[in-house]
Amino acid sequence: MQKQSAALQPHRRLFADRKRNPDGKRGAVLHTAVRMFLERSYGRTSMNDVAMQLNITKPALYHYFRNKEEILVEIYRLGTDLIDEMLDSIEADEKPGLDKVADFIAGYMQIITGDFGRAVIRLDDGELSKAGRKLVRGRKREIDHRVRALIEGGIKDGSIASCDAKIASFILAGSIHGMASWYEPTGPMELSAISAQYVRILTAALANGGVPELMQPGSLAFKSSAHIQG
Amino acid sequence: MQKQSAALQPHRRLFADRKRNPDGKRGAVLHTAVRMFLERSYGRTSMNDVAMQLNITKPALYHYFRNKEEILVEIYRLGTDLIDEMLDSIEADEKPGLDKVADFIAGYMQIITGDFGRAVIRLDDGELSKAGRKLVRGRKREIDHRVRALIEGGIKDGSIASCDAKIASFILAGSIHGMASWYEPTGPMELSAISAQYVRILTAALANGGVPELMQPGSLAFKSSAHIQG
DNA sequence: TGCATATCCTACCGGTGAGTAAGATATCAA
DNA sequence: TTGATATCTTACTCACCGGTAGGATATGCA
Repeated sequence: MQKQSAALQPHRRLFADRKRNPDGKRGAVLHTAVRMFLERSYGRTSMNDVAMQLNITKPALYHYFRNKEEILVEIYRLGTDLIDEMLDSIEADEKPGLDKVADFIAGYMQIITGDFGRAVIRLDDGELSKAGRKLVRGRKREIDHRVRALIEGGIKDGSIASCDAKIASFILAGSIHGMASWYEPTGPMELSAISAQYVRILTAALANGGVPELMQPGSLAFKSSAHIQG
Repeated sequence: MQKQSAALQPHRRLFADRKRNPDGKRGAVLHTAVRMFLERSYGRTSMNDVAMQLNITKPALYHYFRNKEEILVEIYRLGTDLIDEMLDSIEADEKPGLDKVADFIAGYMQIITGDFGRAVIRLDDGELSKAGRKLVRGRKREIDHRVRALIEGGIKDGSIASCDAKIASFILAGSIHGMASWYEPTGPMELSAISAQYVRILTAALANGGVPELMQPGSLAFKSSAHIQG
């Protein structure tokens, strides 16, 4: 019944004996948990599920983590660290804003196709306690601000067309986040190919020059469906 | 403690007496439930919560719905109906593909800022049974295909630059879906203003003419962080 | 070799949530 | 007025989940 992901086997084997290896085993729990959280969601994955996947019992988990939330927070921490590092490296570069944005798109997609990066996007931080939520949302907000700053830099140096940087960053992040839901490493399309398309289309959206006139949304009068949209 | 949304009051009042009104009351349950599901998630909203919000008891809910899932499926159905209607109307139009896409962006944003439209995007269909999931995902997939066809039409008629329509539709949908998470009707920005920005930036992304050369993602060698991305 | 401690288990608690049993009462059409 | 039925309640079942009590056993350093 239980799907046995091949990638999870090595972590399972780590718990085969009682060799002392606190850090390694803690990491194995994290890797296993993030996979299961992504597949079944945090809420629908019980501590028992995680333990069984690792061939141990639930109380053994509590030897490595104080509670379930600590696992989730740690996952968020690792994921946001990856994004932070990438942004550090991009910000340190000396190039036009639009090129930095292009680098960001490619780098962000790379991170988000990994387990911990994807977790930052996909897992529901509403499951966290008030404290945990505050921490995680703070880190997310910081990332968002840095992306926005990237775009603002591009507008200043003229490589990006004048626009609302907040909106532009939402469009940028939103379209990439979407990919975290449908992308599968085993799928037919190479990540690099997808990435190239994203970079091309999204930089076209922001690039200065060739910006069309403000388009009219058209005169479509959508049926109100008032009985629903109350 | 419990936040008492003003918009939920009328539904509460519907249950003040025992006047016979099966359809109206059923609708009131749906409106209340979708609001609560959006705020706290489906999984963290109990049938008791919904009942209390309506000033009735849990078993009374089972007079209107067979189980919790039926409520969620019904919400999805209403939401996808709205999107389907909009697509019907756009497809019936006679205009270039790019203009249809512009109409779609504006119309989709309008729908998605409403409760049932937002529910289609935000609620986790992983909470559904296999049957329910199949139904809901089928409708979502159909919508996705129609959006893709819109873009393909634009490529054929020359208004949209040649690109992978699948990728383009993901970018389109993804960026708009993102808005469903952060947009608030009471926020500082008018929906029409946000919508205009989205239309402008996203049509620029797709429009034929002024398409820049294929951009290089840059030579950024992202630190592997292999200990995490295992 | 001994001892601190890392590792892991069985058995349990308190709480919660979906859903039901069984029946009381109100409404409204005939 | 009356009876079918819509409406709604109290009291309950059953399963699961996060977390703990308390102890057993293995490991590896001194």
